Amino acid sequence: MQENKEEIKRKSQRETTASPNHFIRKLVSEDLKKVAQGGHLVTRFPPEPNGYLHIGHAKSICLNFELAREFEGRCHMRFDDTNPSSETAEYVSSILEDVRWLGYDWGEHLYNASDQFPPLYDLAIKLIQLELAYVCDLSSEEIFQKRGTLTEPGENSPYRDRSIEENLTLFEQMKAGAFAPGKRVLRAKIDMASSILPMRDPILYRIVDTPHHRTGRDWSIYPMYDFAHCLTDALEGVTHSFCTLEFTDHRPLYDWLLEKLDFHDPPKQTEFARLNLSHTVLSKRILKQLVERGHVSGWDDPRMPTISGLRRRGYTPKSIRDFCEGIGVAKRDSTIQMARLEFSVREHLNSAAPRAMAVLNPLKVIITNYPEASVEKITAINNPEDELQGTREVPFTREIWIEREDFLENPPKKFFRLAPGREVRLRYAYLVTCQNVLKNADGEITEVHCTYDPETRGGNAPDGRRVKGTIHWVSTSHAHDAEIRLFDVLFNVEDPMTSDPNSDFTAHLNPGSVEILKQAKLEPSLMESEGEQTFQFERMGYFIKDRDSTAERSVWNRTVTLRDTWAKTQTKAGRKI
RNA sequence: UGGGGCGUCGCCAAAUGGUAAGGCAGCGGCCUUUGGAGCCGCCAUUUGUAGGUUCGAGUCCUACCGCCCCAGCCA
Repeated sequence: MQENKEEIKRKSQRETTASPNHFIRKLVSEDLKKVAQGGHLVTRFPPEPNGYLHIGHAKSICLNFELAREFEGRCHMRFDDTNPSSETAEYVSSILEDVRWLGYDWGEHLYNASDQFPPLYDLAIKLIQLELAYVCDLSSEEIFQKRGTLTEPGENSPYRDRSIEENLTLFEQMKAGAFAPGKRVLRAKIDMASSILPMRDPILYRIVDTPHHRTGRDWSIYPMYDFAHCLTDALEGVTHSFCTLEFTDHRPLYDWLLEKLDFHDPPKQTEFARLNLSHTVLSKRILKQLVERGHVSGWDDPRMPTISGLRRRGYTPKSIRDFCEGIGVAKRDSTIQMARLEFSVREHLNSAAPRAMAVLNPLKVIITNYPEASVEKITAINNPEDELQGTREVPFTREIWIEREDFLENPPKKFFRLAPGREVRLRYAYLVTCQNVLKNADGEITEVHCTYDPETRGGNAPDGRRVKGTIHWVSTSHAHDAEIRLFDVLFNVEDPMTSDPNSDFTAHLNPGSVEILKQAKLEPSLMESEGEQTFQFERMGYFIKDRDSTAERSVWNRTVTLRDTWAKTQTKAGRKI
């Protein structure tokens, strides 16, 4: 009974931590209360299809979809595809796949800003008729010059007071493709002296002659973000429009357009701080450069902070969702440490990942008193954290591979793995004692000879003697060769973009971000692995089979290491084994 | 030096004006057939600074300091 209470207390505490009542959740909750009846929440995730999604987008995806689920509303998936010159159908499909993989379903609510081009055009005409928009013939340089500066007001365009009729005709001609790109734009007539730059007669439509991935050549004019975003939000019936801090200055324009175009119950924009992660970069532009310049193998390189990269790395959707929920939502600029992301994936994988034994850097061990032809089936637990995952049989023989770092001829204090004369436990199998070491001409250890205690099958000594060290192993005659890729941070500084303003960010690229081991030995059960299953290789970390695997040879990516207090101790002692 | 946003522990992040939650990291210890996991304990006399109001201030007022964003026909 007492135990139960404590357990309940612990659980509720955990839940409280996992669901912080951040300011957006509170705001939604309050807003929904205000609307007398039927107040419901409609959010949206509105990416531009001009790159792959990264962990920063995941924060927004989780925010919008989780809030919708929590308040029994809905979340729209919408492509902000108003700029055909940088958008492609390939990006569209990668984005849909990533959002789906993260575990979210937009149901029927898949939209495109481009679907709204006709009504958007009509709304622009309405604005012209309201004398709140005009066609401007100034060149982009002239517009720039007349915009003023941060401290000085701008000046009115000489085309600002054209008649409604002239504006209508010109705008129609723009749409008809009568002018070259850059020749004319449609502008809102607001205030060239506004201290809010986006309010200085912002451009609403521009001429673009690149074909659009969805509408082809149907249009020669395209709406700008500021015009399209608020209106598509309103047209879709979105109630809450969450975006990052840099759009704060655009909110007056967002509200202005909605008000002038007479939308009732307009959507409300609220800004929150975007995610920054240490030791990497979360900018589509920079990520694209890493891909194009060949610093990584692609958008889904396991070192990339992209959703597809994390997926290939072995991260689970749940671990990413938990991460996003756990870091909170606020307005202050912040950078989450990579260790926090790693914590999330370890936490999930610890309970979910099946265990297996794999030797990354093999060293041969011969158990001299073990019968040569014998093959024993050793029972191993698949996941000590989850009984339901059951057990499996692992073949044990006279010759096995152990981890090279698990044997030391001259062990330091507190090293309780194998060493001359020392006894260790072979995980789930037997206690063995090192009797002898063989070396090659260079003095490298090539073979370790041990004897085993036949009375210790399973790993326990009948006489009750205690053995501190347990190491993992793989039978040499049953082992499968594999290539293993170990990853480290892509950049060796916390913030690659500002650590050294004088150098290119590529100067901070970590030359050791990937290490390839080609001699790894895997226990046979791993060969049956199919699909995206991340395993824990006991004592070594979490690993997932990469798509580069072939029928003959598998390739595995290390997702993350296990917490390693021994390594930490060694580092502190300034020693390396 | 125009406007906007923001300053609470190394990193995140809570706190109707009522006496600074929690997580990550770190550090000690227990336990352990993964040096994993788990468990226990420690880790902000103080909220950018300086004043003020108040019985009482992270919360209110004033001034100052610092960081971020805005001058794309990008989003």
